Amino acid sequence: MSKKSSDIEDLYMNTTLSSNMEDYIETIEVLSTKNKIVRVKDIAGMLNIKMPSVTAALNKLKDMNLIDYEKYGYIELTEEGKYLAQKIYHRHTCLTEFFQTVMKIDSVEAEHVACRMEHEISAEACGKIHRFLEFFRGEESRGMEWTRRLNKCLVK
Amino acid sequence: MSKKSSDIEDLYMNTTLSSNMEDYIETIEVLSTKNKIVRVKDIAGMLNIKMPSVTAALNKLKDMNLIDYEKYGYIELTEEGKYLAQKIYHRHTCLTEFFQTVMKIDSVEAEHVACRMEHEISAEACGKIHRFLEFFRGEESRGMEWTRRLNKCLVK
DNA sequence: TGACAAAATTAGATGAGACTAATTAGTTTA
DNA sequence: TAAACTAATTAGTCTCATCTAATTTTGTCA
Repeated sequence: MSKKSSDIEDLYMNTTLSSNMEDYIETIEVLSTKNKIVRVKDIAGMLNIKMPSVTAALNKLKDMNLIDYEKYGYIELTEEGKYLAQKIYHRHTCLTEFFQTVMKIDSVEAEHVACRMEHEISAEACGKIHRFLEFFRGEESRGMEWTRRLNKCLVK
Repeated sequence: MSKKSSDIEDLYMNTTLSSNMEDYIETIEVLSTKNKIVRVKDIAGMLNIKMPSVTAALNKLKDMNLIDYEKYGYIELTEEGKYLAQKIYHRHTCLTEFFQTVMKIDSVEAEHVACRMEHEISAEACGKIHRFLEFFRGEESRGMEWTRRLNKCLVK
């Protein structure tokens, strides 16, 4: 089952983390670029769960060396954690844009679908979606007629 | 083949079942069209789990009135169960075909991705994918040039 | 600086969903 | 038809991810 993985596919390579742990990592990444200080409360808020669940998860992530974290202290991704977070976030972005740009699904729903898919989709599939998206953007920017017909068909 | 969008989206409407229960229902449906008699052993084999897990699930599905089932007896979907199974299976088929036909992902992997996505994707998204697939097939059968360019871009 | 509110943690419980080991029910077959 | 095999179920355990309630720590401000 050895796949020769292109750069694109490597970017979307699956990790061994559970969807849950991936969500935590991704959330920490997003919050840390937005807020500078990452709070348990904010992670809980963003994931719609309670703080004790976050504490439990943080301890696991620490054991996996994906975050630096001390009781009542700062929460920060390690290098490895940051690497994984970015992979996941790339998948997320790729999927969201695909659903918006190509499938003409509104941004809220696109986000929603991407959130649930990003942990399930394979590296290969995500790589192809990436290429499709690039292709489509090129065609659309060159005003290719079929993109207009597709749009009409999708938007109903 | 021309369906109103509402029909299409209804077809892919999300159920309240967990992914797991959806998998059981879908598996029972597939086995019952293939084998006539559905066995605990076969469900377990298809889902790659052990028989006791299946027994537990069957009892839950029975409580939800999705299957008729007696200890050591036959396993059959109820009308409601069959209805749900078909919805899920339609999502499955739609996704599989999309990944194969449009994304040019090989059938094994397409199946794999669809399996994991079918429980997560929304009715709207699946409806759009359905329409996209129809559109693409039409274009390809009419020998539209862009479909060939896309193919080259995806298959590389 | 000391009291209080907000944030975080611990302790303990719950619910899915899976497992192994042991048991029971059905089915062949000699 | 009794022995032996196969299929299915029960009983009990495990992990993951969540929760509430209670407690501890931190930070703020009068």
